[in-house]
Amino acid sequence: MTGGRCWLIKSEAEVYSIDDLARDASTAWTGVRNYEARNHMRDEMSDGDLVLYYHSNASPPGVAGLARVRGAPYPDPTQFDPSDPYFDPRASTVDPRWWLVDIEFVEMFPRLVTLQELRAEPRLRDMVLLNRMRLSVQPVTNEELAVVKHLAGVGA
DNA sequence: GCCAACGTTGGC
DNA sequence: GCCAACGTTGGC
Repeated sequence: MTGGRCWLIKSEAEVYSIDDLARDASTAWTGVRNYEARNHMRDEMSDGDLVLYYHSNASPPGVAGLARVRGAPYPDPTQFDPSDPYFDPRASTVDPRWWLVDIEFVEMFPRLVTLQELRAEPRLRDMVLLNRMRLSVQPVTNEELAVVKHLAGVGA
């Protein structure tokens, strides 16, 4: 059975798109350096939680498909690697600062659900995506997930 | 490429 | 602990 909560994660399509995730089957969601996003991953995500996969900085931006949290949160290894762009000298293995989860590919939507469509849908008016900028890991309600899937033409 | 929004840093 | 400067996100 799947976990209880739903999420949305943003990825720049040119950096790591849902096609990349489909190819890799799953990936460690490294490089998140925002405390609120980290807290969601570290404290609230559970194995099996469904995740909307959003392409930011794309033309047009929108939700491209569905993914899933796999396993439990663990420290982001890139924070400990001095040669990595996400290296954080303030972090230590005994006191990790940044946490992540593994994200597993579920499905590509038959069509992109654009930001414009999301904005136009009254049932999505409270979606975090539409009310908060710059949060790359954010909660989504079960109803919002269902509405987005419906817009994508995916059966519930 | 522009630039508004806004999270983070660091001086005080 | 305030807040100005700075850097980044992300739509357009």
